[in-house]
Amino acid sequence: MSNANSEKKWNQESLRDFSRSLPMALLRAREAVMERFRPSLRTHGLTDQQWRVLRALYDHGQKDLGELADMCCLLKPSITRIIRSMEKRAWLTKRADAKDQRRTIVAITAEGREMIAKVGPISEQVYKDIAVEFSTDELDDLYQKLDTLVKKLAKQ
Amino acid sequence: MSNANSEKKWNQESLRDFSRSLPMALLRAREAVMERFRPSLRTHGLTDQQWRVLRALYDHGQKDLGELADMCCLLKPSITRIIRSMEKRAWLTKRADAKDQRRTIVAITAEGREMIAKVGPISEQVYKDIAVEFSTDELDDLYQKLDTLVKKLAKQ
DNA sequence: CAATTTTAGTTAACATATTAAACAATAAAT
DNA sequence: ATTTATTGTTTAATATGTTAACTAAAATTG
Repeated sequence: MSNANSEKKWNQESLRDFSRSLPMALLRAREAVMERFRPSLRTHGLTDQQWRVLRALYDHGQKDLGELADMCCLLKPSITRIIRSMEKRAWLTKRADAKDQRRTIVAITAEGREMIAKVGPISEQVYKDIAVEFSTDELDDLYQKLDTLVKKLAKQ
Repeated sequence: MSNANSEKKWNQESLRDFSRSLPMALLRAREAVMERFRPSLRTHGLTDQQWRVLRALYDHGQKDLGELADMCCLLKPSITRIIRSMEKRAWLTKRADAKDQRRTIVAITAEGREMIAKVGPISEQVYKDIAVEFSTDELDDLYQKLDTLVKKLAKQ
């Protein structure tokens, strides 16, 4: 029984059960997944966000801050601070774009790639563990549905 | 063309493309969805987290802090502050559990229910908008898959 | 070409996330 | 019954999330 509230109103225009909240369902799923990945990140001194930035740069080599923020689901003020701390640890370098002085271009370093080389294999092992219970096919199907949702929401 | 990095290593134990990261796919989807819900929350002076707490209490009437934190995917230190700020705004009340003095029990107030009454219908309209592009059936299927994922990950 | 608008990034201020440590109340163990 | 361990919550410190205001460079406009 998800209704211990005697004054709850059930008129049609009210509100669905919290358990049927789409943002909540996505958050719960993400937290359940991240629970598997976080230990190795923390062991290596990485926050979730730093790992996202490192991976995006690993795939793309270099990017400007705006694109990087979009790819990593980070806001500009956040990425400013994150990049600053990652530069201090020599995982990446910063420079102004020669063609557009407003832009800051960030590139991964050898040290940054070393972190990927250390954590990446552990991360892939976690995917293998997950695939024991939740098959690769089911996973692919989930990716596809999430992707469709994002595309349809972005349209309007 | 997701590899502009000439030094990227492609050995099997390395790392999948960032675009195939499950945490990232879930985060992107959540952000795309929240983009639709946030405007009305902000208009009413609510943060995402405060809205989660309010909805959980609306469904369950009252809960102790620990359960509430679990239900809302919030950590204890976060919920401590969130509850404090929400109590100041009279959306809920706090009291010690008579049977176990360690526990804090939180209950929604009439003012809290008023917020639900104001924002709830807007929120339901957003679901209707989403259902135009992403059908209710597709949504149900997604809920089911996310639920299965969480259950299977929680098992071990 | 000068004034205006737009864009990319930063800073500031406050809210939340995260980890570790402290604290108090309860339960469990001699 | 006192000690010990456990549990629920809070505090502290640092990182990130969020909004608004600000700076500088680029694009636009008249």
